[in-house]
Amino acid sequence: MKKRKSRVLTEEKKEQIFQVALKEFAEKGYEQASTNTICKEAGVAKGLLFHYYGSKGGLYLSLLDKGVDKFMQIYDKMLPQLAPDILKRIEQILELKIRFYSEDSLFSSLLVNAFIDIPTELEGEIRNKLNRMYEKYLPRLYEHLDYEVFRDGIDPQKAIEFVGLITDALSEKYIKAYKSTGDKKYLNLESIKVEMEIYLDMLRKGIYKG
Amino acid sequence: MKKRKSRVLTEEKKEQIFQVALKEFAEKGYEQASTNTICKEAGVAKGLLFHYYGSKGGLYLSLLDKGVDKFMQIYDKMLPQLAPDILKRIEQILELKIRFYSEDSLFSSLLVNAFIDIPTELEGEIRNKLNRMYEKYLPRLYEHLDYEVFRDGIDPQKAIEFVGLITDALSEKYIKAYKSTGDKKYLNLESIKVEMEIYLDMLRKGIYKG
Amino acid sequence: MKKRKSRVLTEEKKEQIFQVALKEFAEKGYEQASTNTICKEAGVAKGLLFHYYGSKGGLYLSLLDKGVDKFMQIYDKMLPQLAPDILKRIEQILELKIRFYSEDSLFSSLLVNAFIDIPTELEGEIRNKLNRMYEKYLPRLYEHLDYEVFRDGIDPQKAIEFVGLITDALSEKYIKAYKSTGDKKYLNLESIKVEMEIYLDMLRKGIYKG
Amino acid sequence: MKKRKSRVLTEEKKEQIFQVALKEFAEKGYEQASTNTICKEAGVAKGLLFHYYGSKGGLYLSLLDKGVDKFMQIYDKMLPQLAPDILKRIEQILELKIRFYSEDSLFSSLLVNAFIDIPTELEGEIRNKLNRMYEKYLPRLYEHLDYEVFRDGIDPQKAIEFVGLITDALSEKYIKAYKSTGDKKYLNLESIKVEMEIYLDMLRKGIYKG
DNA sequence: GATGAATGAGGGTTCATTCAT
DNA sequence: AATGAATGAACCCTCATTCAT
Repeated sequence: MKKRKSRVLTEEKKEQIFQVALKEFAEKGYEQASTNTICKEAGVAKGLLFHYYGSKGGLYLSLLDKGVDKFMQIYDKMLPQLAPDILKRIEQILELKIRFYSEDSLFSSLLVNAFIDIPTELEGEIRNKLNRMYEKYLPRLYEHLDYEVFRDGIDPQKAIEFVGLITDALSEKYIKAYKSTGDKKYLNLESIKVEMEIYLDMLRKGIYKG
Repeated sequence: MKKRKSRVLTEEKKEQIFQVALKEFAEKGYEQASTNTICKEAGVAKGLLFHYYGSKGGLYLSLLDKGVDKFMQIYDKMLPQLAPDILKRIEQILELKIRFYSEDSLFSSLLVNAFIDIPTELEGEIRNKLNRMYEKYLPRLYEHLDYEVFRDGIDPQKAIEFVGLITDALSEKYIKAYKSTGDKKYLNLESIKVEMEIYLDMLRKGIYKG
Repeated sequence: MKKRKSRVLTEEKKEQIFQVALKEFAEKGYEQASTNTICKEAGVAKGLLFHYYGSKGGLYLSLLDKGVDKFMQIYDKMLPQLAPDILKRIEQILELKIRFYSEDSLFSSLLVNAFIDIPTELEGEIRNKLNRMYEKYLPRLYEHLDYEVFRDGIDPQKAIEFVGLITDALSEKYIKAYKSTGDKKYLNLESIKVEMEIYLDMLRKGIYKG
Repeated sequence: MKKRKSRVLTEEKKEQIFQVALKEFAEKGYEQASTNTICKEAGVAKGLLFHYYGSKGGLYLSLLDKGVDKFMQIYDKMLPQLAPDILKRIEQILELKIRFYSEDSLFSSLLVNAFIDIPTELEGEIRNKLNRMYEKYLPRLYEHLDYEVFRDGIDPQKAIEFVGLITDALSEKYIKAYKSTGDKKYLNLESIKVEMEIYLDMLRKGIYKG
């Protein structure tokens, strides 16, 4: 009886640390985040964090794992719905990224930061984790496409890389705009898609005369 | 004679701090950089850094100023040569960015990081500096373009934004690739331009049939 | 048993910091006191002071609180014994001040200095603390006085202010004399009261009836 | 010609340091004052301060000397006008102190602080200086008094000490009030004298004949 | 499992002073 | 006379981590 109740409380505390840490790391980045602050805000003793997660780095990696899982879940759900048309699909992928950010902005920030501002001591492990994710994720995003639609002289592989590049750029543009202004309108899927549609239209038909 | 020599030594120390700091800030970012380390590596007493630059932030802003200058120099040299053709011009801009990075990678990193990882305390001043630069730089990069070339139904403004987006994305892609592998081939202008040419060609004519 | 012993040791360290800090602040004043010195003399790591008291200011305020308490205790003990005669009472108040200084000279110095040399950053909080003390303390020191004794034409309120002024001056005079010579004879209550008696006698004939 | 001009400039710079230092020391006290700040505000190189005054302490002692002189001047002017009546004279002395403070508030603050917050390293020299001043100043303030006015049973010496004490207390009270509120009304001689007159009236009937 | 006391290196910054010029 | 470069100790404070309980 006692044990059961204690277990639950125990799990709660671990989870509490986890949630607070997620916020802290996502907002401040790895180095700037403070285990001190995390413990204080989680209402938990300093020792407990290290008891559960071993070290600051361990805690960070745990968060990263969870973040990758979350992303994968969204991704897996979307995978079967992917359209064969490349330009249609690119919209879907953009939507995937924006949705991840708007639904789980903390985890999304965490993953983005993990790429940009890699803590030197954890560099190896982090790159490993993220690369494994991308190896699984990237190729499938661009498979089963309908190559028939491309004009003659277009290398489909290159075309795919190109649209991938554009998606990355656009999602990053909006996320940066949101981060630097704090204005949530930049996360509004509809307006983003409108802009994307304009761009894709140019790409579809070309921008030059004749 | 003696006086001259001493002056030189003096200037050397200030410059020494500057150079070491540039490396430190470019590699670690603002917060993670250590004035301690800088002084130690510059072979200089702790006080001297603050004698010259007032504070960590002051030193950082000095570096930023210099970086902006360097960028402007490259930019000013390229300005008169800009082609009226949008797609030609986009190549030139890409070249500008890559050249800046390969010639002055430390300053380039510094400027890029200054946007991404803005130290809260300096946010105002930094944004000011960089915005002033971009206000002067951005509009002129895209002026005097030949609008006649665009197909009917294409909004030239949007087209310009689009190619701007693509340039940013491509330059960032190569810089990231260089940073994470350390392989200088990613800074090779020719190979970059080859890829760019492929992309721009798709954009020029469109990727879809008829 | 072990647990008990450790707890005690723990409490001892906190108390040790407290005592050493009291001495340091009382002797040197807030700004001049050094947390470094305190830790060294208390035989304690630098971090521990901040673990317990948060900051130099926090430590100082803790000391102030304790000082106010100590003063209040002495004051509360004396309150019921206060004589209705104003000149008798003034002697008692003088005694109160001198006794506080001789029994707890460090705390007494601390409180006096807290008024004279207020550290700007803590000004608000300190004034608050001390004012709350004085609001409770001052009015009651001068209540329930026998106004019948005053001569015609004497404003009792002014008379009270006057004797208050004299008490302050006299207690300060002796404390200064002690501080600058280090001779404890200046804290001898009897000799102080003798001088006070002479002064009050002069005053008595001035403010009392016939 | 050149020499003359240079001399003047030279003296100007020394004086400039002096004036700025006076303000700095009077406002912040010895320890808290910064030679750095003084030089910066005086528009003078760091070396020059030390060239002229040897050390921070030397500069401080120079200021103190000048302050003592200033006080002496006021005092010497007033000396011949001192009234033989003790209570009349006490008003004059109070006026002396207040006038010094209102005319030369910086020097006045300097002298007051020099007593209260003596920098340990200079303790001996300062005490020496100030004591020499007081030895010359105090006895003459209370000489040639008319002892005939005192009631029988009043020790004139004690009476004089008493009124001296009261003067000190009252002037200190107003200066403190001014310092903590910044309200110049506390330096208004007339209102101070009004309060003093009330007090002295009480005292007069106590110590004077019939 | 959970606590929080304890550590000490390192953070950025200010300081009075010296000295070559 | 006048400069300001240069020093390095000291300042308050934060940090991730350990460990006895």
